[in-house]
Amino acid sequence: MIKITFPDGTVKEFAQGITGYQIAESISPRLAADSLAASVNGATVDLNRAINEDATVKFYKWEDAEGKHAFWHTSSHLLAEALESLYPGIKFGIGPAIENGFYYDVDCPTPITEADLLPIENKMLELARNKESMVRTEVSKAEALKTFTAKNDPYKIELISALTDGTISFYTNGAFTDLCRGPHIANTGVIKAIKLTSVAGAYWRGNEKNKMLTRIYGITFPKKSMLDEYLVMLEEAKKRDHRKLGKELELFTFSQRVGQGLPLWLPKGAALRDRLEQFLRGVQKEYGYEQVITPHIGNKELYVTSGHYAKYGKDSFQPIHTPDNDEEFLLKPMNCPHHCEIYKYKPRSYKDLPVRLAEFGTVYRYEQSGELHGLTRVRGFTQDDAHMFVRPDQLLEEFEKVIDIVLYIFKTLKFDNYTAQISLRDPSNKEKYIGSDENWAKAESAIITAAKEKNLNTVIEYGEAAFYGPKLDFMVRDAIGRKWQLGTIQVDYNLPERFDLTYKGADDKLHRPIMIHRAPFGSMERFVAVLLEHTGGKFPLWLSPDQAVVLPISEKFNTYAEHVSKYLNRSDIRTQVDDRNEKIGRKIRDNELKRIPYLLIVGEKEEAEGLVSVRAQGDGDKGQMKIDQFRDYIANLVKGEIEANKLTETEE
RNA sequence: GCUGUUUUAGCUCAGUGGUAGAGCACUUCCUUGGUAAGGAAGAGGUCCCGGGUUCAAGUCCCGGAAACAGCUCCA
Repeated sequence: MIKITFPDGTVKEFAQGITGYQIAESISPRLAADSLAASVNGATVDLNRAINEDATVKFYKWEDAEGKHAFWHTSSHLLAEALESLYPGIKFGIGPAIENGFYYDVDCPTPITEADLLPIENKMLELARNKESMVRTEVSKAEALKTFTAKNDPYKIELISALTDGTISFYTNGAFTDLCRGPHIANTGVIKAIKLTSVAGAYWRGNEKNKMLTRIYGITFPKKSMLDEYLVMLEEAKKRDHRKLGKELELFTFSQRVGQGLPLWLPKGAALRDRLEQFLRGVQKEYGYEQVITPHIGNKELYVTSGHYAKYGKDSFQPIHTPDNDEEFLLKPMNCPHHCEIYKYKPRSYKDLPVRLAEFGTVYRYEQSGELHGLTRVRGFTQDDAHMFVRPDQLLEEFEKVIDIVLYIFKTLKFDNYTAQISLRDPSNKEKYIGSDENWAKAESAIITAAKEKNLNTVIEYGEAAFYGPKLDFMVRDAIGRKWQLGTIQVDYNLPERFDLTYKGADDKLHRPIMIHRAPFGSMERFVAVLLEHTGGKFPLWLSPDQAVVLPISEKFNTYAEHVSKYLNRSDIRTQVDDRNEKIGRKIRDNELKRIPYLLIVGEKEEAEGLVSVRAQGDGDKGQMKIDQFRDYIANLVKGEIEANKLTETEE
C-alpha cells in the first residue's frame, strides 16, 4: 500500500501502481473528468502514470497552466496521429505545447498548405471522438531506436540517441506511438474544439543549417465556445496592430521606393515622437545627462576598434567610399564608439565622473529581410541612447538610477505588464563574446545586485547578452502576444579597454572607467509601436498629436472656431478645427475614430458667451466651459499625467 | 536569409482566359445643421515589376520585388 496526500491535507491509502486517473476517480468521477494532469511530489505527470510510492498529489484543471500544457501536448500527439493516417510516410520532428496551443514539426513527402488544414482538423476531431487513452510505455534505448529505425524516422532517432537509457518513454494514442516524456491528459476524448492556425517553415532543431521542416500550429479547447471566444479575442487584438493603427491614425508609412524597413514619419507621428523626446530629455536633464550629437557615418576603423565590425560587418550596410577610394565609412550602426571618442577628447579626472552623454542617435542596420516587422524591427531607427562613464565605486548607484528612469517612464505610460530580463552570456559558447571572464563576472554581478536592490522581478536568460557585456532588458508584449525588448541597460568593461578610456584618480594614476549603455525606450520606432498597441491609439493626453478639435455646428461658426483654436494653441494645447461642410454628428464620429481626446463643439450659444461644449473621447458630452477654463483644465490634466509618477528626488 | 501565403483605385476588398469593379475617402453642387455616418453628380487604374504561353493574360507559366505568418538573427 502507498499513502497519497491530497492538497487539503487528507491522506488515503491506495494499492501500488495505481494511476492518477484512478485516484481521481476513486474520489469523484467529476474530479477525474475535470482533471487534465496531476502533479506527484511536485513534478507534473500525466494521469495515466502509475504511482508506486508515497506521494503528494495535486490535480490540474484547464485553469492551471499545467493542465493546459498537458491538454495541448496531447493535442499535438492527436495532430500527429491524424497526419500519420492522412500522409503515409510522414516523419516527425518535435511537437510541444506552447504558450497558446501547440505545434508539430513534420517532414512530409507531399507539401502541406493552409488549404490542407481543415481536413486535418476534421480527422483530429474524428480521432478525438474515439476517446483514445494516452498509454505510457517505458522502453530501453535499444528498443526505442529499433522502433524508429523501423519507421525510418531520422529525427526521432537523432533525439533518442541523445537520451540516456532508462529514461525513455513512449506514448501511444490509437495507431500512433511517439517518443515522449509526457505528461499527457488521460484520453483524447476531452479535446472538443480544434483549430489549426497556421503552417510555416521551421529549421530542424532551430539551426538554419539544418533542413527546414513544416511546422503546423494549432490550438484546442475542451469546449467549442472557448475556441470561439479565443478567435474573437485574436480578431480584437489584430485591430490594435500598430501597423494598422499607424495607417489609420496617419502616423507613419513605408515606401518601396525609399526602401525596405525605412519608416517615413508623417506629421502626426513626428509630433508624437517629438513629445516623447521632449519628455525623456526633461527626465534626463534632471539626472545630469548632457545631450551630444554625432554624425550618421563613421570611419570603418572606428568600428574595427570597437569590435563591432568583426562581429556585425556583414550585417551592416556596406562601406561608403570616398571619391578617391582611399577611405571607407559605415552608416552608423550604433552610437557607442562615437560617444567613446567624445569621452576621449580631453583628459578626465575622477572628479568629473560620471560623464553621461545622451543622444537621440539614428542608426542603420542591415536586418535580414524576413526579420523586418512594422516599426518594431526596421533598418533605420533612432535610439534614445546614452552612455555613462563611471568609476567602479559609482557603477551600482548609477545603474540603479537608470532603472529608476526606466520604471518612471513605464509607470507614466502605464506599461504594467513588462518583464525584466537579465541577459547573460551563453556559458557553453563563450567565444561569441569579447572580454575577460573576470570583467564579465563583475558586470554580471553588478546587474544582478542592482536588479535585486530595486526589487525587480527578473528572469535570467542565458545567451541573450550583447557581445561586449550583459544586459538588463525590459520586455513587453505586442497585441498578439509577441515579446519585444524595449528598455535595455548594459554594463560594459570592454569598450573602455578597446578605446583606451582613462581618468586620472586621486592617486594621480590613470584608471579605466566602466561604461553603462542604456536606452529606456529601446528605439523611438519600437517604443511608438508598442505604445500604439498598448493604448489602441488612445494616447494619454500629454502625448496626443492633436489634443482637441473644434467642431463648428455650421460654417457660420468657423470664425469663432478658428479663434478658439488659436487661443488654445497659444497656450500649447494642440488644437485643430474641423471646418468641413458636414453635420455635427458626422464630425463627432470621424474625430472620435481618430481618437482625438477632446472635441469642442461650438455654435450660436458658445459664440455668444465665449464657451465651448466639451466632449471627452469615448465619454460623451461633458457640458460647457469658458475657453480659459478649458485651457486650465487641460493644462492641469497634462501636468498630472507627467508628474504623477515622479520618483523621489535623486539629485546628487 | 529560409519555408509558405499574398500583391487590383488613397484605404478595405470583389473579380469565372474575352470592354476594370464595389464601399469608404477625394472633387463639385445641394444642404447650414446641436452630440457617432445628410443628399446628388463627378473624377480617380503601370491590375507590384520583368519575361513567357495564347488570337486574346488582372486571370495560366517562369524570374524578381515588397507585404504578411513562422523559423533563423538582433550591436
